[in-house]
Amino acid sequence: MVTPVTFKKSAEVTEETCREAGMTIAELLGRVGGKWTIFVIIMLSEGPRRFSELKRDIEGISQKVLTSTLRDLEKDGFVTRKVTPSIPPRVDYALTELGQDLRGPLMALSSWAVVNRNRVAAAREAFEARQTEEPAKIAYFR
Amino acid sequence: MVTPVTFKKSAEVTEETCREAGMTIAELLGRVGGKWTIFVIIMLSEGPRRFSELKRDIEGISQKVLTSTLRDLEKDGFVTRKVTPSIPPRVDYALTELGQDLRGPLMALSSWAVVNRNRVAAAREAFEARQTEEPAKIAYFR
DNA sequence: CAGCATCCTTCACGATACTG
DNA sequence: CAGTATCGTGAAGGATGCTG
Repeated sequence: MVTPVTFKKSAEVTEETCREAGMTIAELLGRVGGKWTIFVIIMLSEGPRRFSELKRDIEGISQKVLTSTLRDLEKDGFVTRKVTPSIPPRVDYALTELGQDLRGPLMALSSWAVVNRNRVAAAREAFEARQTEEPAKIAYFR
Repeated sequence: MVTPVTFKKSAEVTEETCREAGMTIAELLGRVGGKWTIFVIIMLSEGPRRFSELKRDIEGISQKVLTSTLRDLEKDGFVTRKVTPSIPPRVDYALTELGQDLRGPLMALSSWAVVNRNRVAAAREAFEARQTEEPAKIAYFR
């Protein structure tokens, strides 16, 4: 099974459109490139979650970072924050329509990472090997 | 015109596959999320470039950062580095096949950023507005 | 429970100077 | 030209303690 993802050619990214778009792309990558952002989005892709659920299921994240990550995503309109003023309080987070829309290209990139992990790993080993040997350099002048 | 991009469902990214993939996705986003990485990839998408060309055309980047960005991309196998030991020296950078492959999902995400920039901007303004007002809070208890 | 406040460490990025 | 070396800075992330 194949999930098709399309995007308009008119939105093609070149050196030209890059200047025109200003820092838009870098901004998005900066946001999405946060250490934990992608995991939060993946979690919320499966449905709304409470703060404590996210905290528990995303192993290793601190509550401070989770809070700021969610706040940033809220600012950009990717998630909603619904407070239920009970005791104890309850806060539910969910993806907005904008957040859902982002999933397509983001998951495409994630899938690429998973599918091509071996190629990257191989490239890293090859690079390491190149650095370790370094044979013909001094010998060249003898 | 529409450029279709497809990816296998088998590479779907869920909470499960996320653990299984370890930090792969976060690693890629970390690399690609570097402040200048995307611009370097976009430049090289149009063909091989010399170091000085990249330095000149990517406004604002320092040579130190450009060097390390290119070195990182080389380590992961996204670009090649070809040295011509002339005087003055000449170094050409180009995308590898792996780097070319990455362009698809990366440009899809970039296009999304360009197309949806207004929605994000609107969301930010709405968020700001929400913070500025903050009316029903004390009044609620009177 | 869901945070905010505070302090601390690390590191990406930047500016500058020097070199084969 | 294409780097390396060094120093400085701010922002991101993390640990801990306190609170409505």
